[in-house]
Amino acid sequence: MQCNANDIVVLDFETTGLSPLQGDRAIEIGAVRIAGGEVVDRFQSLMNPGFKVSGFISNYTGISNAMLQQAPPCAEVMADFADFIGDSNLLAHNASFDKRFLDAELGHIKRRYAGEFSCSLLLSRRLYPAAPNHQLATLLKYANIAADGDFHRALYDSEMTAKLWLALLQTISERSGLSPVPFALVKKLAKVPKKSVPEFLAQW
DNA sequence: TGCCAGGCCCTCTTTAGGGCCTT
Repeated sequence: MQCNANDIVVLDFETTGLSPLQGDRAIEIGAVRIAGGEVVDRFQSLMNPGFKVSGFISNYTGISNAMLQQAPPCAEVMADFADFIGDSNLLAHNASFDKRFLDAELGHIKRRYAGEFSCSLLLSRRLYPAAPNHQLATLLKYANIAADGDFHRALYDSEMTAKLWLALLQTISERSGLSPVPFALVKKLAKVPKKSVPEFLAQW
């Protein structure tokens, strides 16, 4: 198990909707592996969920039914993705959403993962409390991170989440004096009451 | 065809409700 927060796999799903328990499936996975604070590997694939996606989803993601018809099935893509993530720790923006789909899709093919999730949304609420909101695009602007690609595509969103993550880790380093930042710290920080964050970082 | 969830977090709270965030 890796112990530093800058050795992590950042992932993002595009899906047919919000809930795998309601029958929604993944239609694209994108991920980047960060090691030593740099992106060292990437994974991206569309996947065919076996049914047509709604007009809303096509408009939201730019992923059409024609594109998905030519894509490999979810089972094939997710097996490759399970190999990609290995036992790495994992990160997503609003991780509870992506974790639900990762659990569901890997459950379909009886695969598991050993890593623990961290969440850039929970950390940004604690480290950037003055941001206008905590949507990914807004946080990138707030942190002065250039973003000129297509949001709501899995690889681009995972790349941007990785950049946001590194900025958040830099903020933690500046406020705590720690570098690299321990993974255990970010796990606990995500649950610290907002008003207790300065004290938490000073005392770690 | 149309519709759907759930965890976090705040407060006019905890015997609850509603906004935010993800697709």
